Amino acid sequence: MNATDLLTNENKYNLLAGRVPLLLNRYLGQQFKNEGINLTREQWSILAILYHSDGVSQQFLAEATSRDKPSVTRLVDNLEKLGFVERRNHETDRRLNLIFLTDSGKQMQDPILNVVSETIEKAIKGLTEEQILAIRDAFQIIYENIK
Amino acid sequence: MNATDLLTNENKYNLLAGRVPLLLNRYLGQQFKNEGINLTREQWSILAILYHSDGVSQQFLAEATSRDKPSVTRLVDNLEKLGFVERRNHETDRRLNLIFLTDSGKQMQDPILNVVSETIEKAIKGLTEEQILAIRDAFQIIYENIK
DNA sequence: CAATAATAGTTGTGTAAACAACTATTTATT
DNA sequence: AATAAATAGTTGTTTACACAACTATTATTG
Repeated sequence: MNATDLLTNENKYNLLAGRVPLLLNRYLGQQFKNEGINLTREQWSILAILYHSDGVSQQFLAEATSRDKPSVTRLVDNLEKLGFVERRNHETDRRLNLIFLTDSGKQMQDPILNVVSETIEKAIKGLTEEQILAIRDAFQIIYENIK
Repeated sequence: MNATDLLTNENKYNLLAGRVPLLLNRYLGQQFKNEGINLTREQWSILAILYHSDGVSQQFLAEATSRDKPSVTRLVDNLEKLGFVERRNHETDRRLNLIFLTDSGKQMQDPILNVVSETIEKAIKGLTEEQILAIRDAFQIIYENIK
């Protein structure tokens, strides 16, 4: 028996899509709550795009987060209810909603980033940078295989 | 700038909990559907336990899949509706439901395993076994950090 | 330029997640 | 033995996912 046999395909699947992502999301949600930040991990994934590129379309957000359009519609709905973003019409193409951060949304950036940083530091404590980069490279290959 | 700076904490978070698990789940769901298997990835995660250890409690299933008890209640509800499992009372401890595969559920094992194997092989094509084991070790560390 | 195709977004439906609050049952404590 | 604590499971609520079907608008093409 060599290394190739150590993991069944079932184990590999569970490894890649299993409980670590599940636990990380749960953990981040708890950390947000502890800091009084009323936000889900998925809502944050949208805000994270806007902090880099404010005013993009929902289509852009969907592609950037690998979600489908209905998912983005509803995430933006909820972020709008929370007062963190607003929809504006594109000036010439009336099909597009452009999503902009509100002042309130912009004010969240630093507190959110602090929670995310602390959360990820606790989660990956003990990992080497090489391990993290190896995961990045591996996930990039998987992404290309199945996107 | 060294390797340590290549990934922000935000990037690390997105790496570990981001779109690869999302895409893998979507991809597996599509593959199941293509093969006429009416099953979600989450339902499969329960069946996978039962294929190793038939007749365990819901509590056991919850711990084995890192889900909370209500999630397992509803997954078992749906698997029961599909006719793949059944709840039976524990003989002496009336608090426990023991979950057993039905004949129909047992017959699904090989077809399911084939789809999972094909899916994961397509997804990880190009990865070395060392990369997969590196991910396993890294995820084990993360799991211990946040469980 | 009219018909068709493509694009952007929304709504409907079913499944699943977390958390809180709850019932029923068993175990531990005093 | 009676009370308290722990354990197993369910139900209610909110959020999010995928997929299908839909409207509105813009771009293509014949």
